[in-house]
Amino acid sequence: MIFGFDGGELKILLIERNEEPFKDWWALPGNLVRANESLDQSASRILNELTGLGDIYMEQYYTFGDPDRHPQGRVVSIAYYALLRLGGDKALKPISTYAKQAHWVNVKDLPKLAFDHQQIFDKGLEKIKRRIKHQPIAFELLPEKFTLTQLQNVYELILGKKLDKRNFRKKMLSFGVLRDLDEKQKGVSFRAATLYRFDKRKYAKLFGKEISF
Amino acid sequence: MIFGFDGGELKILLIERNEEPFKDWWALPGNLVRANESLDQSASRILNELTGLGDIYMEQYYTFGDPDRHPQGRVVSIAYYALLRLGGDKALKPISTYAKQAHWVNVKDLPKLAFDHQQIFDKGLEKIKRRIKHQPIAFELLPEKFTLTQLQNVYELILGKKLDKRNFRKKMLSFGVLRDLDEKQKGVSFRAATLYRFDKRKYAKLFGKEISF
DNA sequence: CCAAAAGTGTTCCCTCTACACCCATGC
DNA sequence: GCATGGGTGTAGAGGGAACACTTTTGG
Repeated sequence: MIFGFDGGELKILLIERNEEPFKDWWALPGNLVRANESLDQSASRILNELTGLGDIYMEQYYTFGDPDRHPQGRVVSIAYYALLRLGGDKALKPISTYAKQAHWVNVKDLPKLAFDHQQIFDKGLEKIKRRIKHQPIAFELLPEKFTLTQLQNVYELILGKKLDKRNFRKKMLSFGVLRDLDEKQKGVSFRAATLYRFDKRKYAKLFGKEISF
Repeated sequence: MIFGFDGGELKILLIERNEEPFKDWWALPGNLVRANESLDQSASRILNELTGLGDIYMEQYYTFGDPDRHPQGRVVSIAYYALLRLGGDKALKPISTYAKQAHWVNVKDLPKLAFDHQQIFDKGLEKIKRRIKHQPIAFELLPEKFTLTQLQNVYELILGKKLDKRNFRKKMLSFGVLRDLDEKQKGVSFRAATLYRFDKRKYAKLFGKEISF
């Protein structure tokens, strides 16, 4: 389950199936594990094949294996989610034989999904919601330099609710993991916002303590 | 990974292997998924075969599948944890051919474990720690009627730290999910404690809200 | 009467929440 | 000059943490 954020909307990568069962349906991308790779490696490889990207934040979140989830017999799916920034227009190649095309779809406009993929999506989103409160995964969705409003936007989209601007800023800055870049946004037709960068060093020190973003 | 609480110590069920590889080593119990059962069903069945018990709280927590975790080729293990109360002396039958015997072992005295089972244990315990703070899983380890001290004990053993008695009681009672049974502990050589029961109805109402035990 | 655990309140501090207005910029 | 989002402070309430003594019971 691959999430992308383009600065405005939260999207997920879906493929259109080219094979029975569920031919022409939309589905979450996935593939088989190869003989000599770990599960994490496999997930990274599959992501790379789809997007061309490497070094992306991923996390295994649940394994689905009901005997009747695939009409042709048991398929065990080990689900991962990945978070990445959509820089402008990443071309997505429709790869493998079983997919016609791949598309970024707004998570608010999900079509009907093949198999039990709706359930897999729901469970993943729930896990991400939980995690974003305690770990700095939001930064994985943002470019290196970002504004506080963009950061808040990510939180609001994932949590599915509005947050108070002043409280959000106060809290975020209080963790001391954001570095003010003394630099402003450009090309906007209103007051330019300050750009920040996530400081991994400082976060590492903080780590271990339970924090609540 | 099967946790049991006997009123005093937190224990885990280990088997002594009777087969290579890792013959005579201790290991977490496990078995193969059958053709027509779901993963959850499979976990329940395996638990039942080991302990004779049914209707036990279980939860899938992670899937391990490194190609070299088993010397004879890739084995994918879908790990679950189970929580149950040890009533006195449940006889544990050494079952299946690959185990000589099964024993309840204090989690503080874990022996060296076969394969990557130490890692599987660590990850599971970590998940339980996280979960016990937000969901009432501690009750699964206790008998129906229990004292607040016993409940606190479970929390302390799982979290691995001492808690303040007054604060703990205040908080627990404030959730309103414990019913005072107007009944006292018996057979103790000191002041008898009040017995409580977990009230699932009230918990169900509370559910959905994030709570922090 | 001694040992062992049960039971009980208050204070302080910190964090969360709610809330509204002026500022800078581009067009 | 207007529209758009950027940026800022404070007061009140609630929750978490620290802390010690009296009570009950069995032996």
